[in-house]
Formats: sequence, C-alpha cells, structure tokens
Amino acid sequence: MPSRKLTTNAAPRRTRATGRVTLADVAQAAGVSPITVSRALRGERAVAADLVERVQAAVAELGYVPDPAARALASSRSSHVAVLIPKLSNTVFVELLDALQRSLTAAGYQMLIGVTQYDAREEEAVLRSFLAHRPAGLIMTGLEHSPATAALIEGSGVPCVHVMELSAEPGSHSVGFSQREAGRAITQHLLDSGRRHVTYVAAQLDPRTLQRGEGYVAALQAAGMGERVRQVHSAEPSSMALGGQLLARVLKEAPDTDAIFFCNDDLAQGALLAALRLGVKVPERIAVAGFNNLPGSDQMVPPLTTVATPRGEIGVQAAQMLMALMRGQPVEQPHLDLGFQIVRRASA
Amino acid sequence: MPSRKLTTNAAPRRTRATGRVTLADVAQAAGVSPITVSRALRGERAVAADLVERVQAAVAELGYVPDPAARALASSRSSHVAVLIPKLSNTVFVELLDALQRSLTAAGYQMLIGVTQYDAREEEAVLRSFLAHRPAGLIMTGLEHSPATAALIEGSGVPCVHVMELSAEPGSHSVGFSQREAGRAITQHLLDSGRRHVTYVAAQLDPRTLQRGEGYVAALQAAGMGERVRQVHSAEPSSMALGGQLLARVLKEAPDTDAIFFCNDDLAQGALLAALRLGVKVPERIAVAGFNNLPGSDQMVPPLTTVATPRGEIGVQAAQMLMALMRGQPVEQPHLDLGFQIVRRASA
DNA sequence: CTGAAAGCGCTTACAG
DNA sequence: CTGAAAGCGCTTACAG
Repeated sequence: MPSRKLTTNAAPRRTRATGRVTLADVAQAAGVSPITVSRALRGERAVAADLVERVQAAVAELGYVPDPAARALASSRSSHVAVLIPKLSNTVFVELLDALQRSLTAAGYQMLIGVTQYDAREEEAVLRSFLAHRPAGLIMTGLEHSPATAALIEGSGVPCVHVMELSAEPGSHSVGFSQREAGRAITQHLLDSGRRHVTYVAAQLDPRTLQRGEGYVAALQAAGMGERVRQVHSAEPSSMALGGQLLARVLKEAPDTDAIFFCNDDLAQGALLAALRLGVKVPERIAVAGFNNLPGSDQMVPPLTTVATPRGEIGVQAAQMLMALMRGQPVEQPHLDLGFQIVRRASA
Repeated sequence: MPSRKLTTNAAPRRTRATGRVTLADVAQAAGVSPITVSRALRGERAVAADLVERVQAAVAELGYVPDPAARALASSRSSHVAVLIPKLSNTVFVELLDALQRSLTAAGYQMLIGVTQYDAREEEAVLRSFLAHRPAGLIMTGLEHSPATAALIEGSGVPCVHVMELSAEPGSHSVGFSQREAGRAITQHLLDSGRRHVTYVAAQLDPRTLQRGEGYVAALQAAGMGERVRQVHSAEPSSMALGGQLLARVLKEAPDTDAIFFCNDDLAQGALLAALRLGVKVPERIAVAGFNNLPGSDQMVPPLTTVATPRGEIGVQAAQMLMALMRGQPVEQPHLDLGFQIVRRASA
C-alpha cells in the first residue's frame, strides 16, 4: 500500500517531532491505551496477560525505551539513587560504591555520587543539590550529620539507608558493623599475644575512627590497663607516607610501645615499609595491626594483621534494603550488622 | 490582610499541587513572564538587566530550584554527563573520576558512572542505557570501541571526549598522553642505566597496556636490541599479588633478565615486596620500573621508579573540553596531549 | 528585548 | 481490569 504514504489523514507512526519512539507509539502498535502500556511496563496493578504480551511485543518491535525525564516529571520521583561518601581516595568507599553500582544499575536505578570531603557543610550542600533531582533513594555514609542535613533528609521523604556504622534508632535504616567492637577486638588480639604497651594511631578523624578508638580504650580498660591508653591523632588525611611518619613519632615519643593499632591499613602499610627502612623489626620490636584489610596488606613484609570489613557486602545489602524501602515494602531488619573478621598475619 | 486567605479569587502563591516552588511562581513574584525567567536563569540571549535583577531577587526570596526533570523533558537534554570507565578497582580511573566529578558538579552537571569491566559488550549495553537518559555529554575511556558502540555515540549526537589515550582523528576529541611514547621513554631509561635484558610484564591487556608494550619494543629496536624483546602477558586483572607471581616467573624462566618494566605500579609494588621476601636485590640483581606513579610507590623499599601520568589533569581538561562542546563553543585543540613524567627513584 | 501557545513523554487520580 | 483527561515544570520555536 504505497498510496498510504500519500494519504494525508493516515495516522503517522510517530506522533512526535523528536523522532523518538514514545509510549503512545507502543500503545498504538499494541492496540491499547497509553495508560495500559504504562501499567504493563511497570508491572503495576493487574493488566490482562494477553495485553501485557501485546505490549511487550510492541516494545520489542519498536525498540521502545522509556524516557526517564518524563517519568520523573510525571511521577515526581526519578530513577536516581544519590550516594554520599566522604572521599574517593579511600579504597573502602570505592569498594562500597562498586557494590552499590552493580546492585543499583541491575535494578534499573542510576547512581549519583556525591563527595563530601569529610565536611558537614559540604555534605549539606551536596545533599541539597541532589534532592532537587528528586532521587528515589539515598545512601548516606555514617550516622552523624548536621541538624540541617538531618532535616533535609527527613523533610524530603526520600528513603534513606545509612552505611558503615550501625544505628539503633527506630525509624531509621542502617547497614554496617560495630566499629567500636571491631576496634576492641583487634586491640584484644594484641593484648592476647602478650603486648602490654599498645598505642592507637589515627588520622582523618571521622566518627568511625573515633569509635574504633573507643573500642581500643574499652579493651585496655577491661584488661585493667586503663592508665596505659595512648592515642596519637593526626588530622591529616590517611596515607602510607603519614603512616611511616607516625610510626617514627611513636618510636621516639613513646619508646616503650610494643604494639600499634592503626585506624586504617594504608597507615599500617606505610609504617611497615618505614620499619623496613629504619631496621625496626616487626613484630619482634613492635607489632603492627591495621584496619580494613585493604589490597596489598597481604603482600606486606611481614604480612599485615588487620580487621577485614565487609564493605562490598554492605553495598549489596544496603542496595537491597533501599530498594525494598523505595517499593514501599516493609524491611524486617532495619539495622543490619554484617560483622567483621580479625585477619591474623605475621605483623601482630 | 488575613481576609485575603478567605477570598476565593485571590491568586494563590503556589499554582501547583506539589507544593514545589516553580518557575511560574518566580515569574509572578518578579512580575515577568515565565519565559523571561527561564532566559534570565540560563543567561540566554539578552534580558534587560533590571529584569534579571528582579528575577534573581524572586528566586532568592522563594528559594526556587529548577526541576532537572522538567528541564530535561522540555529541552530533550539532561544535566547528566555519562562517564564510562573500565573498572573501579584501578586507582587511575578513580582519580580520573574524582577530577571529573569536581569540575562537572561545579558547573552544574551530574556525573553518571558506567563501569564496563573491560568488556566491549558491557560497554555497549551501559552506553545504550545511559543514552536513554539523554546525557548532555559523554566521557569515554580510550579510543577503541566496538562498531556498535561507535555508531551509538555518533548517532546520539551527544558531545563526547575520549580520555587517557590520544586520538588524531578529525572530528573526534581526546585528552590524554601518548601511552606508546611513555612506554618507550621508561624503557629507554632502563637502557640508559645500563640494563641489557629488559622484559615487559603486563596484565589486564587493554589497549593502553598494549601501546606501552609497543613503546617498549620501539625502544629496544632503536637500541639495536630488537631480538631481545621479551614480553610476559597475563590476562588476569592487575594486582600486587600478581606482580609478585610474575616476578618469580620471570626470574625462573628468563634468569638473564636484569630489568622489568611493569605495565602498572600495583604489579611493580607487588614485585618489589616479593623481591624483599625472596631476597632478590633491587636494583642490583634486577631493576624494576612501574607505570602511573600510584599512591605508595614512593614508599616502597626501594622506592619505585615509574612514569607519572596526569589522570587528574586529564579529568580537569576533559571536563573543560566537554563543557565547551556542550555549549556549542569551538574547541581550539581537539586532541590535548598532557604528557607524562619519568620519576627516577631507587628501584631502577 | 519580551511574550502567548504548544509541547516534551510520561503518570496520577478519577471513573467505570 | 481498562481508559479519557489533566497535569508534572520546564523550553522551543514563532511572533512582534
């Protein structure tokens, strides 16, 4: 029927000027109304099985892809999940992102990353700009936020899961592990192996670092060594080079120290390498323990004793929990403890 | 005037049911038309200075934030920039992302990250799904893409900048450095320091790794040592542990090797640590050079000689170039060579 | 330099 | 179980 092309009142296949295949095109091809297509596609309510099939066939034939912007505008909810992390230079958060990414995109969500630089003001600003995008969900690192940030989250009504730390607050949601308990456990390991002068060395003083320090203090106190608590804090960002410097400082300022618990593996790795350069025997002269079991810790000389933390699994589980919340499904366990593991290697 | 609240025909401040402050609200408050507000906000065309001021005052007073979804739907262009990288586990790409992130969000764009896992099929799938979001711009890692992927980019009409490698193709845009030349230069450094049996060890065989290998070959050939080319390739992902294994393999299978150029610092770092464990003297017995100057390379024992690559600057410059393209501005230098730097340390 | 009209491509109540 | 109407909040031509 080539004449059809010439017939002015023949219904055009593409209603719009953009050339884009729209939901209306699918509806026409399937012989149903646009609403039915919309419902069939989203699996909402009951649509007759045969109609669903016709719709799916039309979608496949036309290569229809829904327009996220139109969807977001009409439903006032986008397919974005905003994820706020402190820094991209910390491997722990990158691995968290990686896991979140996989889970979220597999479910059709887009991840929007916000980097707060460990700054409450920045966190608030980033969150505010993200909220304008009407995200379907929110992943926040940690539990501590400024009042303004908390109010923004609350007021937005956007489902939110806090990760890395564990909350107990009713109504909120979290996936993580007890940083305090992990700090206590690794300190206990040092004490169990006979160390008597254990120092806690920390950089980048975020809440989790401080919680690990609390665990350290608790372990010493439980062992009746409360007066031996010795913490070295640096406000600088964590790095291998800093770890080496802090080791040197501890050796000089507190030469009786026989073990160091570093708040992060990068510091501990740096300390191990510095010890090598300085000729300081590990673990004989001083035992070294880290935190997070980062890439490379198993390759150190000697291999680094540390705490393996489940950031990959945290990402997976947080994504699951958030998706349940976004669908309005109930969450049986709003605060999920994924635990940690002491990894005993040769350094301590 | 409390009676105003009771007057049925009093103009409501908020026209919509959502409670959201809209452009129409701003227009009303400023006493201009919505189009004028739209133009004033985007800095488009000439709007009388006093009107712009009135609009800005109204925006500030009402706390107006434009709706990205509405904007995207009306303009058929979102405020997203899609960034495709091979892996999140490679620090190089994380640092690239970090730089892109800062530049892009500062300019009001949202970064959408796609991870291709070094897989052409995955790259195509990710790109296809991103294109449905009608991104304003595109950042692609590398120059080599499947024909389907290339066609998708071309057909979408979305401005695209390729990063890490350097193209020469007219019409395309790239920011990076010559991987081949960098591979040549570090190999030359090894030759210059008297090494005569240099092996190239590579994992995760992506195009850039292969280009570095070409540079390695070129250097040997230029030195009249073309017959001494020896490359060890592993298809496994790059890691410190793998670096140690590959060092052992080279020492066993080609004991006359007096220098290794590793395609990435994580391999080289692992090799250095393995050498320490094995009692293999570096650089006396064997010189070790890496690539990328990753965090920790300066802390190794001995410190690692490597090639510093400008991924941060690549991110910054690529963002600049893309923003020019997105605004339709001309780009004076479509292929930007940011160079590299040989970092001489003790390992080679 | 400014505006009235139409439309972007969906979904949300409201009916039936 | 299905649909007609209205609307989400912007911008794009088209005028003047």
